[in-house]
Amino acid sequence: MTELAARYEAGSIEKKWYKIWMEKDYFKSVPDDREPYAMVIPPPNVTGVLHMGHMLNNSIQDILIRKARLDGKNACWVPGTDHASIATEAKVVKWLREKGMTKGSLSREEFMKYAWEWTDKYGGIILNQLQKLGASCDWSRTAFTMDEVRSDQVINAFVDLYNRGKLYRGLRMVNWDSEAKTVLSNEEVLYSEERSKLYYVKYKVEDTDEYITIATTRPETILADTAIAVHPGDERFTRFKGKRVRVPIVNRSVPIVFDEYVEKDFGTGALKITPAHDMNDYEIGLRHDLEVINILNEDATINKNGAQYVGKDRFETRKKIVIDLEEAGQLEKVEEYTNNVGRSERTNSIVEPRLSKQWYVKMEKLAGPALDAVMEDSVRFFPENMKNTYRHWMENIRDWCISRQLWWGHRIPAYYYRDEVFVAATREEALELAKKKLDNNEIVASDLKQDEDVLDTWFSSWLWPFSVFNGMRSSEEVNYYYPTASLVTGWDIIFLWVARMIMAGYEWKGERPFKEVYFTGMVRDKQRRKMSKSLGNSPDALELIDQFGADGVRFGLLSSSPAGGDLLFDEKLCEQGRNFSNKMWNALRLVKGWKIDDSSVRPEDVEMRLLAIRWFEGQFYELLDELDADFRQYRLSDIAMKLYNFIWNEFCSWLLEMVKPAYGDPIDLESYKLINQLLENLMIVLHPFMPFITEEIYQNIRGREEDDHIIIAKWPQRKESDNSLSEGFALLKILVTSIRDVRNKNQIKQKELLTLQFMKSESAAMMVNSHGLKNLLRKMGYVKDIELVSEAPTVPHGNIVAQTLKAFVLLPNINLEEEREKLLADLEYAKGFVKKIEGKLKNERFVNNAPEAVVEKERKKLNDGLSRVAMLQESLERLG
RNA sequence: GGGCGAUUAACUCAGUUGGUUCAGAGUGCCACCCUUACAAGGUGGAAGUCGUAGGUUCGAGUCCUACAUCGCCCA
Repeated sequence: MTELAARYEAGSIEKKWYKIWMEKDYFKSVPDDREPYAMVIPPPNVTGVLHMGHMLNNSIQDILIRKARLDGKNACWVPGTDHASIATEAKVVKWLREKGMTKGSLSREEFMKYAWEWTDKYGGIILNQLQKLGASCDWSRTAFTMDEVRSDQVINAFVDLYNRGKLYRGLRMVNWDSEAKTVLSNEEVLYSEERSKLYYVKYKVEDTDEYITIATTRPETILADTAIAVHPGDERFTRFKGKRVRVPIVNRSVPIVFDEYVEKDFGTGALKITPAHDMNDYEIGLRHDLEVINILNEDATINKNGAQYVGKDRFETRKKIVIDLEEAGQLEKVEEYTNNVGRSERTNSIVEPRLSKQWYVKMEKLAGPALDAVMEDSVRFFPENMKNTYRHWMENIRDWCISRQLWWGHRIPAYYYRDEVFVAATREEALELAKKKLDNNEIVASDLKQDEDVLDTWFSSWLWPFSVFNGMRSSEEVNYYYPTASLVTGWDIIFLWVARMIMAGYEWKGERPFKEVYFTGMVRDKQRRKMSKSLGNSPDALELIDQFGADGVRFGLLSSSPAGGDLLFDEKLCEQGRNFSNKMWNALRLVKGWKIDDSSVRPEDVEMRLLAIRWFEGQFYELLDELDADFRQYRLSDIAMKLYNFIWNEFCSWLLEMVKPAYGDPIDLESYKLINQLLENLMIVLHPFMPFITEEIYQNIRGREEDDHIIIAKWPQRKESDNSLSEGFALLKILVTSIRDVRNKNQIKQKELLTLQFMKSESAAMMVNSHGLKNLLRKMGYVKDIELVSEAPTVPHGNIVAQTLKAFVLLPNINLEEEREKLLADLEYAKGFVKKIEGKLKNERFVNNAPEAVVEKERKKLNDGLSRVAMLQESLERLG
């Protein structure tokens, strides 16, 4: 027995192998003449720490890249992080505050210095954590969206788009975070039901004694009203056509407009219109050519247009204005109301619609080829139904607002000189453009004012599949690695990221960025809640790895994570993975413990072993075929479970038990070698899922050359195999299980030797004539004699009906009740089966229309079923 | 309001081209067992009217329609 611990200890072994793999540069990829398999990591936020979602996502990527490596491809997985403008800036601001500084007290340059300091110090923790998970990224390629190479390409992309007329600056209603003082994308606004109040306010109709009452949840915006709108078909208001009303408080005269948008049944049927502070009102304003009055500053205090409320906060103003309206007698009533309020994902402050000049990407032209690519499967989606979602979004695409009012990020390369804008990678180039355009050589660099805003972080990540290869500037690597093979990401960023990468791919490379996209589900807790920091329902990723090993966690995550389907995480899954490791470890211990000695083994044992091994090989090759198909379809959890079952049941419980020599006895060399080879192959196919333990076992199976590691082994190839054995072994397994059941039911020890009798039949002959099968049955069933008989025994016995084989297990005594129950249950099942098939065969249309092969099969099934019924009945009758 | 998806064992999910003893797996549960690789284990077992109602078909868990319930995305 070699010195192997009885329990598998993941921790130290995982550390050991990761270090060796790194030292050997196995993760590193350089272009060569092999087929490339490239993958780019969905860059986690530089502020990120490893959570369950990352673990799932990156385990999957690691599986794919390790499989590609085993397939002999040039596997290249590029890691990196993105700079996450808003999130990082928020962290930096907080950090500065702890140091007693405010963003406002710093210049932009000073702030950026601190931001980089923060990033260098705290950023990128997550990449180290990924190593613990076993991620086999080419770390020498680690990229950051704000490093020099990437930044250069981002700026280039902006300039390029501008020059091609695909960028514009537009006045748009945007989601404004008044705390972070930045624009938010729709995706960064979280909506939820909140309790608020609905205020009914009376507007006096000019030249009449009448009032029109409107309902609003935001009375402070009355200051910015420039119209009242009603539905054109609403008879209550037709008499006001052409009239104007007076806005309360500010006493402004504004028109009454008629617009289909107004819902007659909502509130009072009349709507106040505030184009500067509401998305829909803005649209109505455009249609009716209304004045736009903005009353808010960047920080959501009231600006100079806000009469006596100037300088006050928006919510303070709301309170004050309600009092003032009441005093003026213009507040009719106040109702409790629940509405959908949008808050900033980052600051939680209520999002303010705000008119602002922003940079936009014109999306319509970009979307065309990107939509086609997915619809025609140039870029294949897994699961396929994501295509529908994608199409829906692409067909209704809106222009992309890419400016953000932040400092941390790529500063927009647009330079202003009076009313003109010049877009160029550098100030100097912009200056040249300005001089030329304005025909004025007097302009100097400092006359140009660079745009204060930075670009949306996604504007860097959409270039990722080629920017990591410096693909916009150089073609050397991109020609080899691009398009990448697969992309693994969550479906929640299909629009934010995936769609845009496809667009960028066609825009700049004229080619898809990846061939296949695998969308993972979300990791949720057992109550189906999304795992999140705020809920505190997410286990600590690193602690899990400590507890169950990275292999165990990876297996746990993968074993129950169908494509696109959510994963309901349960620690039990990881425990199962850990136990699986231990099981394999002990299989290794068993095999390693065998002594080899060809001189003292019995030939019939060798024959028996070789037969079992031949059978197992056949099963293994069939498994390989299934795995191939599953990999092509990204059915990774199926693969994980198939390997689990195959190794645990077929290999450990059946094969090893079949070939295992008696305690202290040696094994023959040939069987030993073949079994080791099988174990080795099993480790190779499992390696992508559980990289560490498979390497450890691989190394322990036999001595290895210096550079022989499983990570770079060859995926096993299918060979010719003997399928004729599967029938006999299937029957063997049923017989063994049935014998064990008979023992269980009659309290007979598993190892007490019994006599088995077969009623003469074809299948009985098959079992008995093969020495190998017969000996295996003896060994596995602890059977001393196997006899062929033509009549049931008269001594106590248990009845077995296996397929069409009838057998008797001779017993010292028998529990007749149990026996009868079991036979009755079996009989009932068999009868039901027969009835169903008889029904089919009696149906002439079936017999006439179904393919002959199908009918033939049914006939065979019927015959088998009938003989089973007969055998069971006979046994029952004998019981009396 | 528009769209997508789901409903199979106590739980979580497979079920690929409609046809094999097809009704499966894992977990959990029950019984027995510290048997010489493994109690992080072994052996055996019980457990489902495939959401409901129709339809197509020789044949439906699988295809179609409607309904119910739930979930998600977009507006």
